[in-house]
Amino acid sequence: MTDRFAAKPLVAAIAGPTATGKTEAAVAVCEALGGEVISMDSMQIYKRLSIGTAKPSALETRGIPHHLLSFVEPGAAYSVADYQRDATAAMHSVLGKGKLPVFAGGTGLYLRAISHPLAFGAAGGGRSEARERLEAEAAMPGGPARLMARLCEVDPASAARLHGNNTRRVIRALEVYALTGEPLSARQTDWEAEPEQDFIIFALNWPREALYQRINARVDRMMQAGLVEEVRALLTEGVPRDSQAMQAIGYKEIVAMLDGVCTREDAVEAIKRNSRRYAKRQLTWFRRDPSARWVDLAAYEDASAMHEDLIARIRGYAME
RNA sequence: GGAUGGGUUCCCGAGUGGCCAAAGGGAGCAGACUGUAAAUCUGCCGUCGCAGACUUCGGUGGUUCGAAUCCACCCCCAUCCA
Repeated sequence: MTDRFAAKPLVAAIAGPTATGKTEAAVAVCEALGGEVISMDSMQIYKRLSIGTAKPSALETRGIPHHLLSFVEPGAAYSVADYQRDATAAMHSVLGKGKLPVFAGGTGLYLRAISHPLAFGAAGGGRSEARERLEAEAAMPGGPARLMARLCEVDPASAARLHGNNTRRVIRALEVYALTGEPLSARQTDWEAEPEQDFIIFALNWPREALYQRINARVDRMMQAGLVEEVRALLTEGVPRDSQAMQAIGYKEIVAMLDGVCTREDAVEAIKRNSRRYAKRQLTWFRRDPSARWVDLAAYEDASAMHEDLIARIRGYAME
């Protein structure tokens, strides 16, 4: 029994790479412990992006309330800071009902934004005029190098951390400076901040080969379920090709196919490959979090055995 | 049986006497990540390693100071002729 935790409300998070079974596990945990799911997924936030994002269906949610799913228009922008605000509100609402918030999803930065209270400053998200200007500049020959040179003067700390080729980040750093008159690095000091809740974080994982097989199989299922039609409908309703939602894996590749840039077969292969790479990046992200409790799914008889174990571990943790 | 074009590192594919462990791409592995994060970016990628060394380019033998690259024979593949 530690006093340090006694005063803090318990919050669970089920993370891990794509296609591991997080959604199912979260529902099972909620059913057993009286919880509600808060999605931690940067693409399931969008309305009408269902098949390609593997958004849980009404059947799969089994009556458990799910927050932060399908509430943003596909053409709209959404940022980590938005997520932090919305997720924090959802978490407090669930806690207010005396229930257990169960975060579920694979977006590492989103988890970080709530499990460590990153303080996003006043430099607004979305498209600023400053950003437009910087992007135009980056598109010119030698532009990226010039932007980097300017960042060196204005914010040497950020310049040192950023690779010159990572133009998007260089632009963001310059944008923050332009908007606030303060270097981005000055506010990036809260990476290790302590949350007001007590988080128990699980990272689900399969052996690499099994993971890749699951990913490949899931992509095939998405195609059968009508992913192409879903994407076509989004384009028809006027969702811009360069919107955030259309950058999602499974969408950008189908758009290319519909534009005649590649064949259907090529598109499917690209979706599988990009999903595999994405899963690797997710693994890298969660490996860096020392508080993550890894769950090797190959070690269990079946999914429900794993669910029982998660439930038991959360119960045990709450008892400490 | 004859003619021609080919067999290159996990895959595709460049290379045609030294600057080649061998372009480029793919796949894979590892990492970064603070308001686009399913995004963006970086490194590795024959073996051992610090330098450097060692083994590779269908097989065997040759020419040469030196060959993946030239010659001979053999094996396999593709297309065409019979």
